[in-house]
Amino acid sequence: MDSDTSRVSSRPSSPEVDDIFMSTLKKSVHGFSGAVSSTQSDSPSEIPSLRGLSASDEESLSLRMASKKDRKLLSESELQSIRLKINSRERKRMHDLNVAMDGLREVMPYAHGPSVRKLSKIATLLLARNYILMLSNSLEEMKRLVSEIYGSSGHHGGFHPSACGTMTHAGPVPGHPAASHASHPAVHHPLLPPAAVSTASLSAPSISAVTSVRPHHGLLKAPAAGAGPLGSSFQHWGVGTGMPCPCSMCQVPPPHVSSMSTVTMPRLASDSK
DNA sequence: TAGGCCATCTGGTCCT
DNA sequence: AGGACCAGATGGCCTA
Repeated sequence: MDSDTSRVSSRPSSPEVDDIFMSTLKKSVHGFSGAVSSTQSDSPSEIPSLRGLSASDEESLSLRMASKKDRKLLSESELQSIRLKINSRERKRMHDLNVAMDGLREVMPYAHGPSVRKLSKIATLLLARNYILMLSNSLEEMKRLVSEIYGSSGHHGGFHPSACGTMTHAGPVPGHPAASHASHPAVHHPLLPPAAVSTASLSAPSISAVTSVRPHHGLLKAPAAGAGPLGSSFQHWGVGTGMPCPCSMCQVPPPHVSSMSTVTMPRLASDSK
């Protein structure tokens, strides 16, 4: 048997090696504890005690823990290989999940860079949700404006598309988050649920989820302190004019769209304190 | 040192 | 039967 130190080390560069220890040890432990509950009982204090087991003891324990099917096989090495196989699949699954999560982070309107800590998984999901809601809201508002402009005998109704740049309201191309980092993010507040923005109070709990997501981890190292990762202004700016956009989207906060309450992210909200 | 986040293992359940 | 998915447990790393 090897020492415990090799087993204790976490996130090994080559997990497969550790699997051999883990599978062997935990298998015995699980077998010993039986299927009493779903919780594992392989506390650190228990594992060493099993190290003294003889080969025959271990085998008998393995037999007890083996599934109905495994009992037919009875082979320690076979059980181990199966366990390794399952572990490997699970690792791959989680790895794929993380890859997808990274892909999601890349398209999020969030400052990417070496000095910015990577969004946590939960923050990424919450941010993505808000972003989607915001884009949906913007799209709806845009549709409304279009119908308002072109549906009322050509009257602009006080709007100046030239200043706004009609297409500038289309928002950033989802695949190009960098665009949203520019002076014209084209998003009112990509990090906030539209409703939260509509209140314009920033008192919505959601604000904490986006502007203060793990602030203690240095997410907000950008100069735009207090304004969220995107910068100090989420208002539209007239292309080429340098003037604030006069459009209704910038003047009148978008209505509807259920807000994300604190309930959906209690920890993040409380984290913002 | 505590708390947050994460990777990994593992057993159970569901689906094909 | 095998694989995917899920949730609980565990332990390491990092930051305030």
